[in-house]
Amino acid sequence: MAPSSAARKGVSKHQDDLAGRLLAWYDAHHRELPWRIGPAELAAGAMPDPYHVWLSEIMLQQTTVEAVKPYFRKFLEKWPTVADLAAADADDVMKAWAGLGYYSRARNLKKCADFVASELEGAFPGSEDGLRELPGVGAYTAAAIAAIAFGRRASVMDGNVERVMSRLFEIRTPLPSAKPEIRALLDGLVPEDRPGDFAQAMMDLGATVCTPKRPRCMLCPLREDCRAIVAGDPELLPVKGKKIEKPQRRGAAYVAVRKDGAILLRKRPDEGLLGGMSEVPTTGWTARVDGDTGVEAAPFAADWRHRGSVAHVFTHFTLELTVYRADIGSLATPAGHWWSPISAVHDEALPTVMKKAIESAIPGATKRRH
DNA sequence: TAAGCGTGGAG
DNA sequence: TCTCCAAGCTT
Repeated sequence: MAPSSAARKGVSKHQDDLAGRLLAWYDAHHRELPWRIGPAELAAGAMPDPYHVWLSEIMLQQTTVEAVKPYFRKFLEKWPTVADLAAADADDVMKAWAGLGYYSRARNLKKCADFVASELEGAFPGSEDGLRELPGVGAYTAAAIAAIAFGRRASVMDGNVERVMSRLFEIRTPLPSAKPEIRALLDGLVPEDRPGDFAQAMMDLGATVCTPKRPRCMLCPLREDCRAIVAGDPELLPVKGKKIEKPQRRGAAYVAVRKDGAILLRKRPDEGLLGGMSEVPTTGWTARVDGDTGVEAAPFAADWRHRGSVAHVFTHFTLELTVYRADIGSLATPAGHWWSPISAVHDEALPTVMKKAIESAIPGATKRRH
């Protein structure tokens, strides 16, 4: 048997009980997820594939479990190993990621796969420090992979954990200032045994019981220890910083349609908003600058017709895109552009805002064709 | 440290 | 409709 974590210096019996109660709850109430090895299988000696853990953790950054599931399955089907992903074409990876958002994750995913395959013989580092060096892997993700995939004792602190901890210890310091305080307390809770299950238990608890709104405190295995319950206002924790009002930006999108139904596309620069993704020609709307919204700003002369507008919300601004369509008889393909056959549009690396614009001009165009 | 970076679901 | 926010990272 592994020594009790209570034997660790400075760890009280009470804290050890707390981890034990959480793990017991996890054994009975954990979520079953495509990338997860459940506690029973883990106890029986099964080990997660680090590639699966890494892929899921990158996808789950600021993204809901339900949104990730189909993408995770698709990626594993297309690229079963990190070597397969390294061998893949970068544009194909962007296409497969399209719709999931935060596209720098996809670019870093490919960089990371290339590095692991070429420099590390396909084996992910097992230590937090080693993992932290990988592109797209920050403090949270390094700790999560170390704990979940390699059984290392690591303090895994994400939004769920911040919420659970701030309530458990009634921390009223606003986030993100409270992070060092939360981390210090978390360090004292992580057990020597089952650190991966402990991390996932904290996150499951935050996702299903200790929720942002209307927490189900009656179901919580830690309710006896929770200082926020005593204080009477768990729902008001954690305290968060001020929110900034989103500016409204405007621009125009131009959907050129060839006689055979093909659509004119181009690729966005690798850096910045929607970096590396494809788009229909647009005015130069960015995070800071409004674009033109009229037909006079079209990329080339054609019979442009106004087809409506689409609204889209980004992280830090909202966009209203005026959509024009022109049916093209004859046109020299502009440099850096290509005609995407109507049957292929579904599989292009089109972010959601671009699919909306295309749908506005050509209803059904971005749906799968047979 | 703060800003930039997507999308969709819940309440 | 609107606000919040979900397994954060990079610069």
